[in-house]
Amino acid sequence: MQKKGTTGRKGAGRDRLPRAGTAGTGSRSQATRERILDAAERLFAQRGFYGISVRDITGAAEVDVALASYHFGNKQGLLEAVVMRRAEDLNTERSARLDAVLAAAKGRRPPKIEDVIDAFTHPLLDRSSRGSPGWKSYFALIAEVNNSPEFGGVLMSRFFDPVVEKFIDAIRRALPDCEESDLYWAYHFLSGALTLTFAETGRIDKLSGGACRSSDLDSVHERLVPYCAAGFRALCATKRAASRQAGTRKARK
Amino acid sequence: MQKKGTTGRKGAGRDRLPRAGTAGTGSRSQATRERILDAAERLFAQRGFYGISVRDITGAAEVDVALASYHFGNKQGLLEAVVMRRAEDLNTERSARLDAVLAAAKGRRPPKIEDVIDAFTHPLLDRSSRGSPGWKSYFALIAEVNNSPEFGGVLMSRFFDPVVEKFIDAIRRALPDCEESDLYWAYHFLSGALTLTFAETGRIDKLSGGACRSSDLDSVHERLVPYCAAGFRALCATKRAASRQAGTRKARK
DNA sequence: GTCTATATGGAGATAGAC
DNA sequence: GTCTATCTCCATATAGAC
Repeated sequence: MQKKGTTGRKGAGRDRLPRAGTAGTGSRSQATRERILDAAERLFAQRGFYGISVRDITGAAEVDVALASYHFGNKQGLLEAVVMRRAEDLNTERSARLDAVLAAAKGRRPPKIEDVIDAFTHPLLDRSSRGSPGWKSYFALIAEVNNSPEFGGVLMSRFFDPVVEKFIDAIRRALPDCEESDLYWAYHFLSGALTLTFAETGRIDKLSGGACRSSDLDSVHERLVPYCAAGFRALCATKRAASRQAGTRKARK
Repeated sequence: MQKKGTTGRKGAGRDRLPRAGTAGTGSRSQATRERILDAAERLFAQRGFYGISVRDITGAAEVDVALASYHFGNKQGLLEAVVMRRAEDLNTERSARLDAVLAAAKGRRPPKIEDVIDAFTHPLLDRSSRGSPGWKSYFALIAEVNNSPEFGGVLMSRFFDPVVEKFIDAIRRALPDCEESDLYWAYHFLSGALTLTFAETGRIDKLSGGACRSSDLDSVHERLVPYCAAGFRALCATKRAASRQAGTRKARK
């Protein structure tokens, strides 16, 4: 896809001799890893896991093909490393924000749903709008992974579900009477809306004739939060009423 | 991926001599096309466009490799044919249901948002739950296409946007004061939730510890409609109030 | 840690016989 | 319309030199 550059990286690395120790300890090695991860993130996001070869990635990263196997084992290991890298950062901030929301509402009253949702989604907004450009690729990739029958059920769960559980638990406190299945389905709808939105596929731009721009994430986030908050409330309110009726009916039988 | 069967199809076709005329006229030819489309739908849904070879597809369809090129030109032409085939059926029913909802509310009053959303989503529910099994593959594939930066903006628009415009127009009548950008964003959130849900990736099953089953589409549809209806109302109500304030402020300047 | 070289297999597409 | 045979190129992965 791209010829190796003649930027003298080979020479530039010569000041650093290989030392004894485990793989991936040296700073040169770390830099190589990051270059491969950056390229993989961008290219996987564009055409998916199977649409990109390891050679495409190492070519774009301007490192040798064999280094992908050396650092990540195989192609799937590379994908997982790409997903994991930023998931950790994301989970850390999501978790901290959820704690803050719960702490602010401490004991006295349930947290506001909008605040809980914001704690979960704002870290994405910050990073996509104002973080390094790799984040945009990352979110496009996550949307594909989330919607993939092959990877959706496994990779997403592995890297995101612990904090998702924490999020759902916070919603549970905000809507104490909500049924479990309603909570989870409402989360699922949020997940679909969120990943598609941050993927910025450009479809909405075309459909709306320019009234909406995928890239204007601040104004879409302003809408996503109340949309989903209202959805959560509607589901739980409806269900609560319905289940009370059902309970009454059942008791009578 | 699979060996060619020895089912005697070659002999069975011999009663039908090739006639003069355009390609794909004969019933044998039609059957071959359908077999290829069925296999492509199923396999593309499983591993995406690049994860499956034309040979995988024709092997599963038990037809010769070269027939894919003959009938569909190339691999991308095959993908487009897969998407188009069921899109037409879907669009027809969506359109008819939207007409019915609008007719029922004729002139006197705006249609109910829930009814409009149901007109748009119920055809998916019917087909996935009670249609031929190919529909489940189809919806999984659509979810991947919708979330793909490469195909999302083009294929989805091409095959679905005309009826989506009609849907949005019906919502516009239900919420006459809603701003255009709110309408389109709200649709986009619905689209993300809808495609992920009907993709049945299994993630929610694992996350919810069995409380939700991806495959139980009737009960998820019961929730999707009120969730999205509430989201539409919340967006438009909020925005209407905000824009009135803004208008006042602006007028004062 | 990095690179060269290569093993082994599969990819998409088409020309031309039937 | 269908099938055989083949062209040309690229895939992942690894062994072993440096």
